Amino acid sequence: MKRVGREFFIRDVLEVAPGLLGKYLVRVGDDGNADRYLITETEAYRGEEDLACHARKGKTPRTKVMYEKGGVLYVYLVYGIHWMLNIVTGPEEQPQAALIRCLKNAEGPGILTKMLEIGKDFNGEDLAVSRRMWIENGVNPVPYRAATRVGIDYAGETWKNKPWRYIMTDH
DNA sequence: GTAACGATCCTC
DNA sequence: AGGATCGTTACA
Repeated sequence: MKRVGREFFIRDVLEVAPGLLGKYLVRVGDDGNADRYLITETEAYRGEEDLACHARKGKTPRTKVMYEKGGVLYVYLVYGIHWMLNIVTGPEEQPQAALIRCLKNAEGPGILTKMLEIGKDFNGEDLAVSRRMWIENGVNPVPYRAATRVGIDYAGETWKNKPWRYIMTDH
């Protein structure tokens, strides 16, 4: 029951994304109750050179939060319907983020943000200091397998085949 | 100004 | 297998 601090998120996304597995995402609702959810699946998006990453076209009003220091949330809308929850990683000016794809008892990245009532207003939220959301240590390290990322066919052979999707194997 | 495009999910 | 649905981006 201890909040994960800044130093955890400042590292490379390829260490942070798998490192999030087995940790807990804590959400404090408007009623003050804290709910804890086990993180079971993540994906890594790494820098402007990664053609699957939103920052591939440089800094824009939408992606500028990815350039902040690790620990900040990047929340955006896909397909005009679903909000995606990402945690920015790495040092400042290095656009990386870990997508939270699945929590235990949730069924997908769009569903979990609806369940946790996460929307645009969480964009830019800092997990190192926020009072309504943070990460807590759980059972680490945890067994997992790597797979290719989802929904990024446009990224080209090199990048769409990267095994940057991390899935907990025993839950 | 206008048009095209999704890091998804649900219903045929 | 395909449609929903709208903010962001690119281009004129």
